[in-house]
Amino acid sequence: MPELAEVETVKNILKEKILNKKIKSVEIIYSKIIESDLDEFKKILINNEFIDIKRKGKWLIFELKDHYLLSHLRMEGKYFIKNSNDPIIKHEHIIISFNDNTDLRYHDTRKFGRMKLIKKEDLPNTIEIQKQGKEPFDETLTKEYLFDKFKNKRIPIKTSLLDQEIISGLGNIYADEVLFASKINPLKEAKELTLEECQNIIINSQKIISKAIEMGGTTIRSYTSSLGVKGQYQNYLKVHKRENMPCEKCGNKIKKIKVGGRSTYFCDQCQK
DNA sequence: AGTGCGACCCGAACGC
DNA sequence: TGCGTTCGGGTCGCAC
Repeated sequence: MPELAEVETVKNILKEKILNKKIKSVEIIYSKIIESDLDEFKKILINNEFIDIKRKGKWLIFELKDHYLLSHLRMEGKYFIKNSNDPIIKHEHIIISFNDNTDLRYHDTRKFGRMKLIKKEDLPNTIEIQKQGKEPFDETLTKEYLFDKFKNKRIPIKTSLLDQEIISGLGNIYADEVLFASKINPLKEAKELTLEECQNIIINSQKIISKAIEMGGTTIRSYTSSLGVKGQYQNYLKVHKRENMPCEKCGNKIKKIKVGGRSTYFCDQCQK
Protein backbone atom coordinates (compact mmCIF):
# COMPACT_ATOMS: atom_id res chain seq x y z
CA MET A 1 0.00 0.00 0.00
CA PRO A 2 2.36 2.68 1.02
CA GLU A 3 3.43 5.37 -1.39
CA LEU A 4 3.37 9.06 -0.51
CA ALA A 5 -0.42 9.31 -0.75
CA GLU A 6 -0.96 6.35 1.56
CA VAL A 7 1.63 7.49 4.11
CA GLU A 8 0.05 10.95 4.11
CA THR A 9 -3.33 9.35 4.78
CA VAL A 10 -1.92 7.30 7.66
CA LYS A 11 -0.27 10.39 9.10
CA ASN A 12 -3.48 12.40 9.01
CA ILE A 13 -5.56 9.69 10.62
CA LEU A 14 -2.99 8.94 13.32
CA LYS A 15 -2.73 12.62 14.19
CA GLU A 16 -6.40 12.56 15.10
CA LYS A 17 -5.96 9.58 17.37
CA ILE A 18 -2.69 9.36 19.24
CA LEU A 19 -1.27 12.82 19.93
CA ASN A 20 -0.55 13.92 23.49
CA LYS A 21 -1.40 10.64 25.12
CA LYS A 22 1.04 9.23 27.65
CA ILE A 23 2.74 6.01 26.60
CA LYS A 24 2.34 3.39 29.29
CA SER A 25 4.18 0.41 27.85
CA VAL A 26 5.87 -0.92 24.74
CA GLU A 27 5.87 -4.54 23.66
CA ILE A 28 8.26 -5.71 20.97
CA ILE A 29 7.21 -9.01 19.48
CA TYR A 30 9.39 -9.10 16.38
CA SER A 31 12.50 -7.10 17.07
CA LYS A 32 14.14 -6.89 13.64
CA ILE A 33 11.69 -4.14 12.71
CA ILE A 34 13.53 -1.88 15.16
CA GLU A 35 16.96 -0.63 14.20
CA SER A 36 17.67 1.02 17.56
CA ASP A 37 18.79 -0.68 20.76
CA LEU A 38 15.66 -2.38 22.11
CA ASP A 39 16.05 -1.39 25.77
CA GLU A 40 16.76 2.18 24.75
CA PHE A 41 13.76 2.12 22.42
CA LYS A 42 11.42 1.14 25.24
CA LYS A 43 13.02 3.43 27.77
CA ILE A 44 12.65 6.51 25.60
CA LEU A 45 9.07 5.77 24.56
CA ILE A 46 7.65 4.86 27.95
CA ASN A 47 6.23 7.92 29.77
CA ASN A 48 6.80 9.94 26.62
CA GLU A 49 4.09 11.14 24.24
CA PHE A 50 3.67 11.85 20.54
CA ILE A 51 3.53 15.62 20.04
CA ASP A 52 3.16 15.67 16.27
CA ILE A 53 3.50 13.45 13.22
CA LYS A 54 5.26 14.56 10.06
CA ARG A 55 6.13 12.85 6.81
CA LYS A 56 9.11 12.97 4.47
CA GLY A 57 8.68 10.94 1.30
CA LYS A 58 7.41 7.59 2.49
CA TRP A 59 8.86 8.05 5.99
CA LEU A 60 6.59 8.73 8.92
CA ILE A 61 8.21 10.93 11.56
CA PHE A 62 6.61 10.71 14.99
CA GLU A 63 7.74 13.62 17.13
CA LEU A 64 8.41 12.89 20.80
CA LYS A 65 9.78 15.24 23.48
CA ASP A 66 13.46 15.03 22.58
CA HIS A 67 13.40 12.38 19.84
CA TYR A 68 11.84 11.39 16.57
CA LEU A 69 10.56 7.92 15.88
CA LEU A 70 11.13 7.24 12.18
CA SER A 71 8.90 4.60 10.65
CA HIS A 72 8.94 3.18 7.13
CA LEU A 73 6.10 0.87 6.16
CA ARG A 74 7.91 -0.64 3.14
CA MET A 75 5.54 -3.03 1.37
CA GLU A 76 2.85 -3.96 3.84
CA GLY A 77 3.33 -2.11 7.12
CA LYS A 78 0.15 -0.82 8.74
CA TYR A 79 -0.85 0.90 11.95
CA PHE A 80 -3.99 0.04 13.85
CA ILE A 81 -5.56 1.65 16.90
CA LYS A 82 -7.02 -1.01 19.14
CA ASN A 83 -8.29 -1.47 22.64
CA SER A 84 -5.48 -2.73 24.86
CA ASN A 85 -7.63 -5.69 25.85
CA ASP A 86 -7.97 -6.93 22.28
CA PRO A 87 -5.99 -10.09 21.66
CA ILE A 88 -2.74 -9.62 19.79
CA ILE A 89 -3.15 -11.10 16.34
CA LYS A 90 -0.69 -12.60 13.90
CA HIS A 91 1.65 -10.07 12.28
CA GLU A 92 1.24 -7.46 15.01
CA HIS A 93 4.91 -6.84 15.84
CA ILE A 94 5.13 -3.69 17.95
CA ILE A 95 2.52 -2.69 20.53
CA ILE A 96 2.61 0.82 21.98
CA SER A 97 0.05 1.15 24.79
CA PHE A 98 -1.32 4.48 25.99
CA ASN A 99 -2.67 5.24 29.41
CA ASP A 100 -6.25 5.48 28.10
CA ASN A 101 -6.33 1.74 27.45
CA THR A 102 -5.76 2.04 23.70
CA ASP A 103 -2.85 0.72 21.66
CA LEU A 104 -1.03 1.79 18.56
CA ARG A 105 -0.14 -1.51 16.92
CA TYR A 106 2.28 -1.98 14.06
CA HIS A 107 1.19 -4.79 11.74
CA ASP A 108 3.40 -6.04 8.91
CA THR A 109 2.80 -9.32 7.11
CA ARG A 110 6.14 -9.38 5.39
CA LYS A 111 8.18 -7.83 8.19
CA PHE A 112 9.93 -5.45 5.77
CA GLY A 113 9.09 -2.25 7.63
CA ARG A 114 11.62 -0.45 9.83
CA MET A 115 11.56 1.86 12.85
CA LYS A 116 14.35 3.89 14.31
CA LEU A 117 14.59 6.32 17.18
CA ILE A 118 16.85 9.34 16.82
CA LYS A 119 17.60 12.41 18.88
CA LYS A 120 16.06 15.55 17.47
CA GLU A 121 19.42 17.18 16.93
CA ASP A 122 20.50 14.20 14.82
CA LEU A 123 17.80 14.66 12.22
CA PRO A 124 20.07 16.72 9.92
CA ASN A 125 22.55 13.81 9.97
CA THR A 126 20.01 11.05 9.45
CA ILE A 127 20.76 9.58 6.07
CA GLU A 128 17.36 7.96 5.55
CA ILE A 129 15.67 11.34 5.72
CA GLN A 130 18.31 13.58 4.23
CA LYS A 131 18.80 11.58 1.06
CA GLN A 132 15.15 11.93 0.14
CA GLY A 133 14.76 13.95 -3.04
CA LYS A 134 12.22 16.65 -3.71
CA GLU A 135 8.57 15.97 -2.98
CA PRO A 136 6.09 16.29 -5.85
CA PHE A 137 4.62 19.48 -4.35
CA ASP A 138 7.97 21.08 -3.53
CA GLU A 139 8.06 24.29 -5.51
CA THR A 140 11.76 23.79 -6.16
CA LEU A 141 10.92 20.60 -8.06
CA THR A 142 11.31 22.10 -11.51
CA LYS A 143 11.66 20.64 -14.97
CA GLU A 144 15.27 21.84 -15.00
CA TYR A 145 15.97 19.94 -11.74
CA LEU A 146 14.56 16.73 -13.18
CA PHE A 147 16.27 17.18 -16.53
CA ASP A 148 19.59 17.63 -14.73
CA LYS A 149 19.05 14.55 -12.53
CA PHE A 150 18.10 12.43 -15.54
CA LYS A 151 20.75 13.63 -17.95
CA ASN A 152 23.38 11.00 -17.09
CA LYS A 153 21.02 8.12 -16.50
CA ARG A 154 20.76 5.39 -19.05
CA ILE A 155 18.28 3.43 -16.97
CA PRO A 156 14.56 3.38 -17.86
CA ILE A 157 12.55 6.41 -16.74
CA LYS A 158 10.27 4.06 -14.80
CA THR A 159 13.24 3.00 -12.66
CA SER A 160 14.32 6.63 -12.21
CA LEU A 161 10.86 7.61 -10.95
CA LEU A 162 11.24 4.99 -8.23
CA ASP A 163 14.57 6.51 -7.15
CA GLN A 164 13.65 8.30 -3.92
CA GLU A 165 16.74 10.52 -4.14
CA ILE A 166 15.29 12.28 -7.20
CA ILE A 167 11.54 12.52 -6.52
CA SER A 168 10.56 11.41 -3.04
CA GLY A 169 7.36 9.48 -2.57
CA LEU A 170 6.49 7.77 -5.85
CA GLY A 171 6.13 3.99 -5.81
CA ASN A 172 5.35 1.32 -8.34
CA ILE A 173 1.66 2.14 -8.72
CA TYR A 174 1.84 5.88 -9.18
CA ALA A 175 5.01 5.68 -11.27
CA ASP A 176 3.02 3.71 -13.86
CA GLU A 177 0.13 6.13 -13.61
CA VAL A 178 2.34 9.21 -13.97
CA LEU A 179 4.03 7.79 -17.08
CA PHE A 180 0.69 6.95 -18.67
CA ALA A 181 -0.66 10.42 -17.97
CA SER A 182 2.56 11.91 -19.38
CA LYS A 183 2.48 9.66 -22.49
CA ILE A 184 6.02 8.41 -21.85
CA ASN A 185 7.13 4.83 -22.47
CA PRO A 186 8.43 3.34 -19.19
CA LEU A 187 11.45 1.89 -20.97
CA LYS A 188 12.63 5.23 -22.37
CA GLU A 189 16.08 6.06 -21.07
CA ALA A 190 15.88 8.83 -18.47
CA LYS A 191 18.57 10.84 -20.29
CA GLU A 192 16.40 10.97 -23.42
CA LEU A 193 13.59 12.90 -21.74
CA THR A 194 12.87 16.41 -22.96
CA LEU A 195 12.29 19.39 -20.70
CA GLU A 196 8.63 19.26 -21.67
CA GLU A 197 8.39 15.62 -20.63
CA CYS A 198 10.02 16.48 -17.30
CA GLN A 199 7.42 19.19 -16.83
CA ASN A 200 4.63 16.74 -17.61
CA ILE A 201 5.98 14.30 -15.05
CA ILE A 202 5.86 17.00 -12.38
CA ILE A 203 2.35 18.15 -13.26
CA ASN A 204 0.96 14.64 -13.49
CA SER A 205 2.67 13.55 -10.25
CA GLN A 206 0.95 16.44 -8.51
CA LYS A 207 -2.42 15.70 -10.06
CA ILE A 208 -2.31 11.99 -9.37
CA ILE A 209 -0.98 12.22 -5.85
CA SER A 210 -3.38 14.96 -4.79
CA LYS A 211 -6.30 12.97 -6.15
CA ALA A 212 -4.99 9.84 -4.42
CA ILE A 213 -4.68 11.65 -1.10
CA GLU A 214 -8.21 12.96 -1.54
CA MET A 215 -9.38 9.37 -2.07
CA GLY A 216 -7.44 8.06 0.93
CA GLY A 217 -4.86 6.19 -1.11
CA THR A 218 -5.05 2.95 -3.03
CA THR A 219 -6.20 -0.43 -1.77
CA ILE A 220 -5.21 -3.37 -3.94
CA ARG A 221 -5.34 -7.08 -3.24
CA SER A 222 -8.66 -6.50 -1.52
CA TYR A 223 -7.45 -5.99 1.98
CA THR A 224 -7.80 -2.92 4.11
CA SER A 225 -5.01 -0.43 4.33
CA SER A 226 -3.81 1.05 7.58
CA LEU A 227 -6.27 1.61 10.37
CA GLY A 228 -8.93 -0.36 8.56
CA VAL A 229 -9.53 2.59 6.26
CA LYS A 230 -9.95 1.56 2.66
CA GLY A 231 -8.46 3.92 0.14
CA GLN A 232 -10.48 4.35 -3.05
CA TYR A 233 -7.90 5.45 -5.59
CA GLN A 234 -7.74 1.95 -7.09
CA ASN A 235 -10.95 2.91 -8.87
CA TYR A 236 -9.06 5.63 -10.72
CA LEU A 237 -6.05 3.63 -11.88
CA LYS A 238 -5.61 3.81 -15.65
CA VAL A 239 -2.92 1.20 -16.20
CA HIS A 240 -1.63 -0.36 -12.99
CA LYS A 241 -3.00 -3.89 -12.44
CA ARG A 242 -5.04 -3.55 -15.66
CA GLU A 243 -3.19 -6.03 -17.90
CA ASN A 244 -5.20 -6.93 -21.00
CA MET A 245 -7.93 -4.46 -20.17
CA PRO A 246 -8.64 -1.76 -22.76
CA CYS A 247 -6.78 1.54 -22.54
CA GLU A 248 -9.31 4.22 -21.63
CA LYS A 249 -7.86 6.53 -24.24
CA CYS A 250 -7.36 4.30 -27.28
CA GLY A 251 -8.88 0.91 -26.53
CA ASN A 252 -5.57 -0.89 -27.00
CA LYS A 253 -4.85 -3.67 -24.51
CA ILE A 254 -2.75 -2.61 -21.51
CA LYS A 255 0.57 -4.44 -21.47
CA LYS A 256 2.47 -5.82 -18.50
CA ILE A 257 6.26 -6.03 -18.58
CA LYS A 258 9.15 -6.09 -16.13
CA VAL A 259 11.25 -2.95 -15.79
CA GLY A 260 14.14 -3.06 -13.36
CA GLY A 261 12.58 -6.13 -11.82
CA ARG A 262 9.28 -4.40 -11.09
CA SER A 263 6.02 -5.19 -12.83
CA THR A 264 5.10 -2.31 -15.08
CA TYR A 265 1.81 -1.62 -16.82
CA PHE A 266 1.45 0.69 -19.80
CA CYS A 267 -0.28 1.31 -23.13
CA ASP A 268 2.13 0.75 -26.00
CA GLN A 269 -0.01 2.92 -28.29
CA CYS A 270 -0.32 5.96 -26.02
CA GLN A 271 3.19 5.65 -24.56
CA LYS A 272 5.56 5.46 -27.50
C1' DA B 1 29.40 6.88 -10.25
C1' DG B 2 26.01 4.26 -12.33
C1' DT B 3 23.79 -0.14 -12.82
C1' DG B 4 21.85 -4.84 -11.92
C1' DC B 5 20.46 -8.22 -8.93
C1' DG B 6 19.75 -11.01 -4.76
C1' DA B 7 18.13 -10.56 -0.12
C1' DC B 8 14.79 -9.52 3.33
C1' DC B 9 9.66 -12.08 4.53
C1' DC B 10 5.01 -14.11 4.01
C1' DG B 11 0.65 -15.28 1.95
C1' DA B 12 -2.15 -15.09 -2.15
C1' DA B 13 -2.52 -16.36 -6.74
C1' DC B 14 -1.40 -19.39 -10.15
C1' DG B 15 -0.34 -23.84 -12.65
C1' DC B 16 -0.77 -28.56 -12.89
C1' DT C 1 -8.69 -30.90 -3.77
C1' DG C 2 -3.91 -30.67 -3.11
C1' DC C 3 0.70 -29.26 -3.74
C1' DG C 4 4.59 -26.84 -5.57
C1' DT C 5 5.91 -22.41 -7.69
C1' DT C 6 5.77 -17.59 -8.61
C1' DC C 7 4.90 -13.05 -7.44
C1' DG C 8 4.76 -8.56 -4.98
C1' DG C 9 2.70 -1.72 -3.20
C1' DG C 10 10.05 -1.06 -1.10
C1' DT C 11 14.74 -0.55 -0.14
C1' DC C 12 19.49 -2.01 0.83
C1' DG C 13 24.05 -4.05 0.05
C1' DC C 14 27.17 -5.93 -2.87
C1' DA C 15 29.56 -6.92 -7.26
C1' DC C 16 30.90 -5.23 -11.60
